[in-house]
Amino acid sequence: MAGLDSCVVLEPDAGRVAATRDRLVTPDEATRLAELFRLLGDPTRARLLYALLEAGELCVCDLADAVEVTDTAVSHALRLLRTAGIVASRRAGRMIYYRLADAHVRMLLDLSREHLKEER
Amino acid sequence: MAGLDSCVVLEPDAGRVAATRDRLVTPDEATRLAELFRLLGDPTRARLLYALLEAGELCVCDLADAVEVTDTAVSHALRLLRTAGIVASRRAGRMIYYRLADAHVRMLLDLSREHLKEER
DNA sequence: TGAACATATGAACAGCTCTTCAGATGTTGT
DNA sequence: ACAACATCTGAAGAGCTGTTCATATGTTCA
Repeated sequence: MAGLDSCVVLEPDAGRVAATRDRLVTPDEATRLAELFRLLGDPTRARLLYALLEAGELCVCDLADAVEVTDTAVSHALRLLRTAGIVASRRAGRMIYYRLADAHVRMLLDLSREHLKEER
Repeated sequence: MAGLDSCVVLEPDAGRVAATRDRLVTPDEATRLAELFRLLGDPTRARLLYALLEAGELCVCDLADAVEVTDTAVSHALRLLRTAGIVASRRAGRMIYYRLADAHVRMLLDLSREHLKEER
């Protein structure tokens, strides 16, 4: 597993350097990633997201029903997720419909389920 | 007793039922998934995990250096991650080497980086 | 065995987070 | 314009979390 350690004395190789820079996770990036995970790491928000993963699109009141918390709590939770670009919303009359923002979020939610299955 | 009402009229379709059960995320499962994400959702722990993703295997003191926190803080953080099955450890003399527990964790960390890149 | 080292553990405190409550904003139908 | 509805917002308190300090455990080498 010590793959990168071997390049010590060689002249610069643009391709390799770019690949390395691409692979390296800066402290700043890791912190932003933590922020992403932190938002998924709350039972209410996670249940909201998995409800959206299944249903595709739901309004606040349907989400509140599905997750069994108050409208207000759902609204607060969705604001955090929306601000972070994890969900997107669309107004239709007085309802506002929420959906997962992009394919990466869907993949993330799917993949993590796999992890849980393997663990047990 | 209201839970079974929907399967009253139709004959069972084993394939469809299995597929649906497989896709559905129970409240309990969502909560356990939240727990997983919560553990990734701390700057220190995230940086530890990405350090391990890059290096493969590191001892506590190297991790403390890499992430710039005290040995004690690292130890506390690693205990949480180890208990949750996110990292695994191996003793070698007085050092203890930590690594990511499985391929799913690695994929999860990789995939989330992709999400961050797209967002910007 | 004893000293030095690497890591683990427990208690405690500061800071953050989630929920709730009260009230505000925006929308529809009459 | 008004009432009913759906959602949002701000403030505040209870509870949780991460770090630190002090101490314990386990390992190596002399």
